Amino acid sequence: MSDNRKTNKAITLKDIAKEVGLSATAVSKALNDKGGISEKTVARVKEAARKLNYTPNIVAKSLRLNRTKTIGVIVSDSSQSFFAGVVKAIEDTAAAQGYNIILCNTDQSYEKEKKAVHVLINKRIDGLLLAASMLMKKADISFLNGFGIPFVFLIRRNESEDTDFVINDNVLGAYQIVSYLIKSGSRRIHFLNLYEESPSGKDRLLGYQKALKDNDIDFDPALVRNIKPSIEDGYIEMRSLLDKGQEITTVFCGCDIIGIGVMEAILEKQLKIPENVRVAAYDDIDFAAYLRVPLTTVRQPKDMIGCKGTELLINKIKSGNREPQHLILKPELVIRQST
Amino acid sequence: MSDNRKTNKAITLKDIAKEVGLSATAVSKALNDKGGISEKTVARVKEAARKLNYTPNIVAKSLRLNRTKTIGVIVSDSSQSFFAGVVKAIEDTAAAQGYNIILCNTDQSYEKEKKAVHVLINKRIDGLLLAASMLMKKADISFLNGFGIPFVFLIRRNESEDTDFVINDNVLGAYQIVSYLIKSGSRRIHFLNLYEESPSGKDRLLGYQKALKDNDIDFDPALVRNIKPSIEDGYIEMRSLLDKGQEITTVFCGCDIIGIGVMEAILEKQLKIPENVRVAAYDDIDFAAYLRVPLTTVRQPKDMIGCKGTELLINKIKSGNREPQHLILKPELVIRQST
DNA sequence: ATGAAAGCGCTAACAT
DNA sequence: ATGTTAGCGCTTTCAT
Repeated sequence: MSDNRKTNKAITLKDIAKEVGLSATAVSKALNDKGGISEKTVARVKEAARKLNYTPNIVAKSLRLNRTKTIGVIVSDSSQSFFAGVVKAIEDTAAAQGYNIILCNTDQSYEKEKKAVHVLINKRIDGLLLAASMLMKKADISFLNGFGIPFVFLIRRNESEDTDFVINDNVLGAYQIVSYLIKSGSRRIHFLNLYEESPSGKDRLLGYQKALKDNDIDFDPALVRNIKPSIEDGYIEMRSLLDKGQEITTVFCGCDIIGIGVMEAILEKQLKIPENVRVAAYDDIDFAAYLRVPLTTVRQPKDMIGCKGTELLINKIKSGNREPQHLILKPELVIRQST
Repeated sequence: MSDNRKTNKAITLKDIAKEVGLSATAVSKALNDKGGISEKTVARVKEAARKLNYTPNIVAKSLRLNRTKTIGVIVSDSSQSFFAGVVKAIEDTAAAQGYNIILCNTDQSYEKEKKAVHVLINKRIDGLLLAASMLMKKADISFLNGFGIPFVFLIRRNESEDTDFVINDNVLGAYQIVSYLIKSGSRRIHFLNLYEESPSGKDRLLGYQKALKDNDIDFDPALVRNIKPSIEDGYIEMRSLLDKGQEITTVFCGCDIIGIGVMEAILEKQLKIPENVRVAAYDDIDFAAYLRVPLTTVRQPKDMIGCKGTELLINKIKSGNREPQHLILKPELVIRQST
């Protein structure tokens, strides 16, 4: 074992150069197949590198080349089933192209998200993926543009049209599931939507309204509520609706998580799903099929969102192309027992 | 807007130095509060940095200081509910201490995991967290030790005692839940355990056996199966057991995911849980309370595992201390309707 | 085909 | 209190 191994100091180009009696430059060229080095020498160099257990210092390389082969991923909460799936798809796609990801959680905090952007910029990421970002206003886009690296929004589209994003077609998804509910007998459909500012929520409302209209049902704003996407808020809202003694036959939830809370509240009242109340939702999280009552929902293609978003970003990194692109993926209606 | 902004070239210490008429060294000292610079100058420098929108180049800093403030996180599948929770806790804890995480998935592939280690080492991570790693043999530990950075195993303990790990007490957890099952009336308890090589599975088997023994029940190896931790494998195994017409009254599953498949198989046969078959499991994933039948299980403190593991690692990074530490956290029995 | 020199941006050691 | 020099490990130019 060489001295370097013993002292745990990493092997450098210089060490290899000394070993084979060449310059560091030549070794670099040989190792990276840059040409201008005889085949025999290249072989010798590579053999020496292997023998010495050389690990290139990517930090030095990054400094020199001004790129890190690292992309930043900002997400509100990577532990949530849906986001976790998107992140996995991102990591898989990035790894396949030789990129690593630095993951940052924001817990839905605008301030935390801006701080995360700064940290990632300081680490000189080559590009940035923002999943369900809070940076949605024009000023936020300027903020992001100021750093001169490409960025792509995922899941949640942005106000300004001149940014890249990959989302599912929320209007279509809501339209599909509400149309299905109507065709299968529901006419009075409560809608526990995402909170009001959510672009996805807005789009889902459009789809809901369009489906009503196409079926000659008047839109009743009293049936729509905006709540936070949590089990607890779904539960509380549904309980309060039931306690009011209103006639409730069908509930469309802004997301599966809300749907879980809604179902809990319904079952707690000894009501049956779907016999007394039909429940539908949005997202198709991993466990949707194994819940108290298997949940009818709209599947967002989370793998596709992560994969396509990453490919789009890496493309922009490599090409320098700044033309904004919008990918709007098709959702899929998944009918299960809750309706 | 300065030329630098226009051309999108990042501001450097030199730029600030020029702006305030000092050397780059002085600026560095001022910005990092290293002392030896007058208060007035420090203020001037910081003001200039703010004005120029300076973002320190962490890559250069890393190269110079030989540390990246980045830790590598290797996990088999970050999209799985349980791991996603651990990763979230890791990220939170790391961020609070000024560290970022690079996340790598291995999909349970030994080769992929080794490759991930190499990639992370090349990126000069300061330390490594391995969740449910496949690198468990002595040779694997030598491999990891060869890189000279601290590493901590999470969830799954390692064969060699001279490595750091943070796990839950699998013997105790299994003992608790099996004891509970016995005390509440079960005597013949099927055990669909994790696959045979799993150290966690081995420990859970020990706990299972100890509980039987303490209650004067003979251990029957025929009741134990080792299967893969997937919904499908749980379903298939349970169906095959039921099809054999054996008398099955209680099933303890190696993890909640298996439990989901098991419950599906039982319900499909028109059997009732827990009236006909009682089902218990291990992990307490996020949705355990909202499954077809709310699941009795053992809660692994996933937040604690992520948090404590990260703290331990960062401690070792900072202190250089190489004494191996073992954290064995207490699990918690969670009784729900499935038993 | 190979090497010397320069420099990416930063900071530590050593002047002054 | 501030500046000069050197160097982290790498690659790119420009020589030879």
